[in-house]
Amino acid sequence: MTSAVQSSAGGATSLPSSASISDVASLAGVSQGTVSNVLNHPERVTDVTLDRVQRAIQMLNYVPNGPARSLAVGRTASFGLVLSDLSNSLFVEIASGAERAAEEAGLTLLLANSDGRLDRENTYVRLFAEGRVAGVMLTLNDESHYRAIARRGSPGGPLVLLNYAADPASFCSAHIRNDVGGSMAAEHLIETGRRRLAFIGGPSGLQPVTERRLGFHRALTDHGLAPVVEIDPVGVNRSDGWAVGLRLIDEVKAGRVDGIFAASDLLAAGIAQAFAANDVSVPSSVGIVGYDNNQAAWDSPIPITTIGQPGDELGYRGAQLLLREVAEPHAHRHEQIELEPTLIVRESTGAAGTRPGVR
Amino acid sequence: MTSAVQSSAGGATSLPSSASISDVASLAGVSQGTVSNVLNHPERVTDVTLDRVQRAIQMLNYVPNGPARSLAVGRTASFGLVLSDLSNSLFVEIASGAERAAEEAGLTLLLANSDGRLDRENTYVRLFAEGRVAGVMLTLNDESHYRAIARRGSPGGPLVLLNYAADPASFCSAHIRNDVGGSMAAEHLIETGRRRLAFIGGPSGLQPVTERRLGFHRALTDHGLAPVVEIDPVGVNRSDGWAVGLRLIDEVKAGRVDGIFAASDLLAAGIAQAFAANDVSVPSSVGIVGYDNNQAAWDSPIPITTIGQPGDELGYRGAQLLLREVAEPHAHRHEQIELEPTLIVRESTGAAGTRPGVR
DNA sequence: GGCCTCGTTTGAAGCGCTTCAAGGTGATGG
DNA sequence: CCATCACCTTGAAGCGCTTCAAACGAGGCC
Repeated sequence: MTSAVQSSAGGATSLPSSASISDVASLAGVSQGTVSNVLNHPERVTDVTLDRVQRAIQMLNYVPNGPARSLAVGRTASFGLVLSDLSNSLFVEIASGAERAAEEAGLTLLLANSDGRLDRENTYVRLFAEGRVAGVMLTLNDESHYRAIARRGSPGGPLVLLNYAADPASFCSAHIRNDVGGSMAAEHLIETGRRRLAFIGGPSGLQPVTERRLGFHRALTDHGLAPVVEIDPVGVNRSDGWAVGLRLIDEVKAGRVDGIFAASDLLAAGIAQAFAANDVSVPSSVGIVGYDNNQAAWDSPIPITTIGQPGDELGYRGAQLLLREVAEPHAHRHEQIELEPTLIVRESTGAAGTRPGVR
Repeated sequence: MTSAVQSSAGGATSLPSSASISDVASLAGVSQGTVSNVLNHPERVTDVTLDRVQRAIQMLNYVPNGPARSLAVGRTASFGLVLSDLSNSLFVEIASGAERAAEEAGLTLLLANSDGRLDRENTYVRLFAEGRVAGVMLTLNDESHYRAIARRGSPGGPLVLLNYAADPASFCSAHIRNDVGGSMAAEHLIETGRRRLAFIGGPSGLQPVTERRLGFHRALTDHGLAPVVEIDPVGVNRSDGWAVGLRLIDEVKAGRVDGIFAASDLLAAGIAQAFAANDVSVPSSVGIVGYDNNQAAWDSPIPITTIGQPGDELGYRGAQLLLREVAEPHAHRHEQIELEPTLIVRESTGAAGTRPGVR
């Protein structure tokens, strides 16, 4: 926790750095327009001029003034992505997919973290819009936030909503069908012989959880079943799962519950851990399915069967949507892309041993 | 994988959105200057004028043009942070710490992901610089990249290096003492009775790993010991760990190795998993210490003792460094902040059972 | 040798905003 | 009743860049 202090003199430090294009121009003995051409249309310029100008640029450590350029041009070559939760790997995957799309299109991607807070979602969407980025993508999972955003409308440039099924009258959006994931989980538990199933959800208002529950119910109904237990913990983290697990021990031991679908892997991992600590054996007495294909599901003492979400593809397709809307701003028809999740079977529902290094 | 398509007409969609401050001014029947005052110095404006202007702003869905503003003002109210690896929780923590500092200072934080690639580090540092952000922070862990950046020097505004001990002649930087972490690991293994210790590193060129090795060696030397085995896997992931674990099984069974320090938690978790699958008992036959306090260490079947890094604080202090340099651009003396890691004892070295929900 | 053409360079306009000196207005005090 | 003052508002300059019509030169051709 100490700090060493030293002088800054002499290093490769920032020069005055206030050089403008006209400084470069006069140093190189050409006009501003020519310097601009060197920067943006080098093919229009003689080799010797090019050389002279570039030397001047070096000499002055000239950094073009982006705002001035954007002002003159009227747009920028980047777009923004506002993420709800950087600690959730789904969003990181979304970012990486979006980044791939951006790179392919020759754009750069600016990220911001809203931490799921509406005020910050607004701040950053607005900040990006004011920065005149080509467009903005926003991940969303709360219905009330959606309503707030929808009421406000699009902030200048195009806005694409990710991870939320938005009304195509208002926005392009891309999301992963959570109801399908829910019914996948149910079908899998039923297929592996379970009949007395529990649903562990989360705080209300989270669209994804609502949809997962819906799909789960639907699948059960199709089989003439109904959930035996439903619990909505206050959070969707490991400790919430641990608490839920403790509550379920008796039910499982008494044979009243033999399958559990938890709406997040952390939840599922917590439940599994509570069971392990209390002599409830997984998967023989009870099967567990999580959601998200987080590392947590993988790393759990008993690797947990889970529903994987194609986050990377979500980001990629979402970015494409945005790019298309940017390209054809007029007469654009908003689209709603739906992606499907995948069932990933592991030991918590009775799969043969899985091994690390294989995903 | 279907897409529903609908019209965009009628929703709360983007209006022409090309309204400028003068449109607002003429609609409200005031001058541009007044509109600008409404935006930036509302206290200078009569309530009735304020109201009239705000109404006009609403009506036109006016979004101030950021580039124009930055151009006029000469700076922006945000700064940039280029992260090497969004999937590593350390960097996410750094981001959140930096964000806290930004919020306190009334600035916004723009993120970008370099993915550890030098070209992207350069692209984004330059992009931020051109955007005339107040300053840029860059996480770095490769010496050759540092050399490239140092050669180029600072790109206009201040540049602070994170997670790398930079020469204070050139840059401010903040990092966490990896050598201290390495010796902590060694000391802990020795304290818990181990003497035949192995070091598992990683690809060369990674400054953090180099330093961890250094500290580890130093501590051993202090105790008159030397590492029994040193392995440098090609990567630092779980599968690399699994492979290393397999290689070590015989050594451990033969009693030639009784303590392992792995330079990453993923590595350690892989090793532990390989041991578990092959009847090598942890911690009784061998103790394992990881690094990073990742979720992986926590979630491992046998929770792994690890070295925690104060990533949040690193981001926070780094941002403060940057803010200070922004405030006093002249006669600024670069600082190098050093933070210390923490030993977190878990079962892999013999701690009593730990429980989820408690971190 | 004069004229036309083509490729290069110039110079000024203008992007949308902030700022600030100068102008207006109403209230206050003598 | 007029001078003074405080407070609002105006209008124009200027931030650094791109763009584009116009100027310029250097060949090439008749």
